[in-house]
Amino acid sequence: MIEKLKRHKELLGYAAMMAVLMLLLRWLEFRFLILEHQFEIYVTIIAVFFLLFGIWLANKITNPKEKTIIVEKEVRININEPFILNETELELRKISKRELEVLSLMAEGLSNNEIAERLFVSLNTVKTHSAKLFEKLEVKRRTQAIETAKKLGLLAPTLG
Amino acid sequence: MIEKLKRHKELLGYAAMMAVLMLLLRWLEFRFLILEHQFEIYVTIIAVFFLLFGIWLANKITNPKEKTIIVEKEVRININEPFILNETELELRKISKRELEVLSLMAEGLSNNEIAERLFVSLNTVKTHSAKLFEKLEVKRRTQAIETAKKLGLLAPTLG
DNA sequence: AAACCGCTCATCCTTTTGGGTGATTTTAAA
DNA sequence: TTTAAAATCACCCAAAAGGATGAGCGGTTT
Repeated sequence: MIEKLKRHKELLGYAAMMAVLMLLLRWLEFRFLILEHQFEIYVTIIAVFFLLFGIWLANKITNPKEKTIIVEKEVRININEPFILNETELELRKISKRELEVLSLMAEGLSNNEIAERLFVSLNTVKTHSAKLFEKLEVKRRTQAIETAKKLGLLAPTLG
Repeated sequence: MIEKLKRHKELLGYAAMMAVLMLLLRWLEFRFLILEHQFEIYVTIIAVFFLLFGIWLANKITNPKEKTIIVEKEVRININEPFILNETELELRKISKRELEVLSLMAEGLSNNEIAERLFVSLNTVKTHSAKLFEKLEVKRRTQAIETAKKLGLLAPTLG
């Protein structure tokens, strides 16, 4: 709202400026046709005017750049409540279903080989998935991945 | 980097444009001094040029407008009773303090080497401890050890 | 003193895990 | 339809983890 008014104000300002300019030019044309530096002045005015107009136009056109600020909000949760998967975090880190599947089997303590057998894929595939997971979770080892994942709410906590 | 190149490209473009304009104007001045619409053309060219220049200038000058998006990130907090170590299980499995120490560092995702540094012992020592732990917990891998330990109440559960 | 235990460390060897890269295929979205 | 992302697999190499075994040291218990 205020933004719009400001822009309108600017616009009106420029319009008024233009009107004044026109009058000024007419006046120059008919009154002092043979003024010594008339041409230079005229050109300068035009230049300055369009320069300002260009600046204004650019400001109008430019799309504002977005900056995201993540604010952590504490939420108290009872242990006994069922685990709720944090899908926001999943999307944020672009973790696929398959990767999450591997992650969860990892957390159960399975080796890559066992995971491969469980999912009917090759060992190499499991490795690829785990490598991507480590990148996305910003960790170096599977144990860290499990820790981090639980903290982020991607895996259910292990309760005795 | 790409941004900078783009800007440079633009800059060079404008420079070239200006040079062409100068030549054009000279040409107009000396060759067709009495051309019918010379003045209007000249002014138009000046106007267009400064309009573009203004746009370019504005883009250069304007500090990027930041639009802040606040994303609330839920952080799970456990208000339940603090973790109670299951000492019975500890005694039953004859797990020593040192072993438990290693186990807990393991659960934090540390490598054997990092654990060794943390405890001021050699890598081999850590390996020995972990090997004994695996025996006592009846597991094969550290990930399983962590899982089992949490289930037995030897380690605090990881809560988001 | 002998036996035992926890802690320490070593060596040798194998398996597992992880990093990097590249390729193909399937699937989903624009 | 073109593009983009996911999922699949391979190969190579390096680092970490694990298994097996032996051994020394400082305590406590008997």
